[in-house]
Amino acid sequence: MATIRDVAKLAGVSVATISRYLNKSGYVNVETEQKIKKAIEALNYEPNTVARGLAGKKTNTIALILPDISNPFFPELARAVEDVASMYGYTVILCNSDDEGVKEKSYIEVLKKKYIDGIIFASNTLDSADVEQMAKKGIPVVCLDRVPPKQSCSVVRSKNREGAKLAVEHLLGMGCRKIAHIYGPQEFITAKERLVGYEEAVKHLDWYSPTFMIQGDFRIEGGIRATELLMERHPDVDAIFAGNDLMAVGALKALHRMGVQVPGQVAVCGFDGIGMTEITQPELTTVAQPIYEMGALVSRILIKKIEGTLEADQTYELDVALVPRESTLRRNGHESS
Amino acid sequence: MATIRDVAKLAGVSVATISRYLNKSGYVNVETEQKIKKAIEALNYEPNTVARGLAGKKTNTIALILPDISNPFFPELARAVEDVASMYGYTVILCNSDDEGVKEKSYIEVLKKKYIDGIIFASNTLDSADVEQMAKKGIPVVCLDRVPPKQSCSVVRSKNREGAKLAVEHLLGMGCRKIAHIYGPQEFITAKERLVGYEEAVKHLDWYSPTFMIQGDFRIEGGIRATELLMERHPDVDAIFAGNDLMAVGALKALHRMGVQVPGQVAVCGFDGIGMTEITQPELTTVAQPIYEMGALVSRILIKKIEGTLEADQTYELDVALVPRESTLRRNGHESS
DNA sequence: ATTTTATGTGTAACCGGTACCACATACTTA
DNA sequence: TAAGTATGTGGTACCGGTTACACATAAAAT
Repeated sequence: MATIRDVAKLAGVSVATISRYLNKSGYVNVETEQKIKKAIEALNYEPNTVARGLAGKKTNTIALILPDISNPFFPELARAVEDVASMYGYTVILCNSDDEGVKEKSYIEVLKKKYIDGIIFASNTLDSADVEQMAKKGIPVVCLDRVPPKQSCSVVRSKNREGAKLAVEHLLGMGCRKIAHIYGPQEFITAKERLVGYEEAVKHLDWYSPTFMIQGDFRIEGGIRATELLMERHPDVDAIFAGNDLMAVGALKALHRMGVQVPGQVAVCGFDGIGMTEITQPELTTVAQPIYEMGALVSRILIKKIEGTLEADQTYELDVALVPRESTLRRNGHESS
Repeated sequence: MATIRDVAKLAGVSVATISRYLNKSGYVNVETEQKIKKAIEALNYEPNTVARGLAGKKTNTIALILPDISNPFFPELARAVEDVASMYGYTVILCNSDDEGVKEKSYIEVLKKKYIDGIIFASNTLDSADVEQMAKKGIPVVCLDRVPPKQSCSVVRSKNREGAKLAVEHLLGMGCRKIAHIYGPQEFITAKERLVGYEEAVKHLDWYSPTFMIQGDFRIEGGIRATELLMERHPDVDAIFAGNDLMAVGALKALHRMGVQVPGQVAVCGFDGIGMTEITQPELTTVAQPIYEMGALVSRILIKKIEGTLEADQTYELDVALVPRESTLRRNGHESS
């Protein structure tokens, strides 16, 4: 591998000039430029990223910290992040935090020492204080799905409350009368907001009772258990709105095992819009988040922040969309468009 | 951030001694050691990874190049890779190649300039010549699912041919008489081997005809189309063995649309063992690859290779296991254990 | 005619580590 | 007793870039 000094020697100029040429900083004569171009060509020279990183404290690398890439929500997000990162010449480091603060912190330490340019948090553990600290140390951070931590970083999220209402309205529109909700762990903002949205949408209805809300764990297994409990408690429910798609899948499984017809007896609606919803039987109605767009946006924001072209930190709330499918299709249903 | 020189000054020794202490290379007096420890503590010193990378050409970073992280096969693999990497103090860079040679090559260029320590290829585009070249340039490479490229790198794969036979035998054991196969793109070794396995297992049977083999694209859509074609061509098939789970899911969907009972009229078996197979209705029988283990192994091998503790390049063929589920359950079936 | 300003280039310090080599002691060993 | 070896430490050149600063010249402004 040729170095900048080799190029300088061959081109008959100093390394400073080469550097100036490479970074288009400062003046370089057109003729000199030609000589340099030729030398670079001849030596097949490629600037060394690590040396650049050391000298400039910029590595063109960002980190994506998420709970678990094998959770079906994240691959698409990661793909989006990587797509726009690579488009802008950045490389992505993948970190699985399992939502454990310790792991998250240890990753952050490692990443700082690597002169990472910025971090995307799609993990729920980090508290505002941590984010604050990062911000203070000059590491650009962008978060996904969390309340703005005192506006020290940008946040991308989607309209969970509205989404939950959309779901309930859709179910009502399809003729459902008693709609239960399986909510996710309340330490997750998303779960909380969806629960609030559900409550707001149903609390004024005559059948409403808090017993229609039941806790899940955002996973299939939790959806199954919650559904079993729910059906025992309220054999009369005719719709289940799950706080995420995995739990909705669980509901589907549980209902199937119980011999309950979906959507005939009970309609099921999920939230997230992961690919799985298209392969269940029946296909799952869901409130889809624009997952890819969220990833792309969060990545773009981070890069802007890194490159100093971001005006101000902001919270972006993306629209969700109800995707009606078989699991909520009721023969007597009339979609209220 | 304190530097090694700050520590040296505070401890009253030279940077060389600090470096020796940090890397446990060369002698350091016990008392000196204590002084250094104290100084490091006091300054909260952490060696800078980038500087180390530049000086030592070792960055403790590996790259994982795969076709697409949003393809459900890869998240679990990526998780495994990252798990063992982080266990050994390595960081993982994620690259989506879309199986396009150009992208792959461009990633490799970027990665080389970053002094990446090694690469895991789970992508199918790279030819032996490329791998050879990498090997020559001293970049450790380990591949997934490909024929050993002239043994210039280690390869981890699973027993595709055996797996296909397992599938066919299982289907026969369940009483199926006419088993079709939807095979994947033949540029993928895995697809080819599974096809061969299928052929070997059925060619001696009286009903056998090449028309029972039909091409898919390793995706759901292709599975659907292939199944439609197949059922038109052979309305008498009673089992479909798909070259991967996604196509099996497609088959399930297509059959469901046609009103064909699964497993009643047609049994369906997939290959891979991705999570999706557990949420279809009926749940999908599949030949499961040990995906996590493959990722963990490939990662461990790469790290060994990087650290020079790998004796020799080798091909590891992992066992696959038939996971019988509803989609192949036939009332008159008698599992041949 | 003189001062600015724009253009063009080189020297060398610096980023923060690693590691080779020299040098100094204190023990062994021949 | 001289040579050899294990222990301990420091100086400093490197890794391969960036960039502040000094300096030179030509064109423009006063």
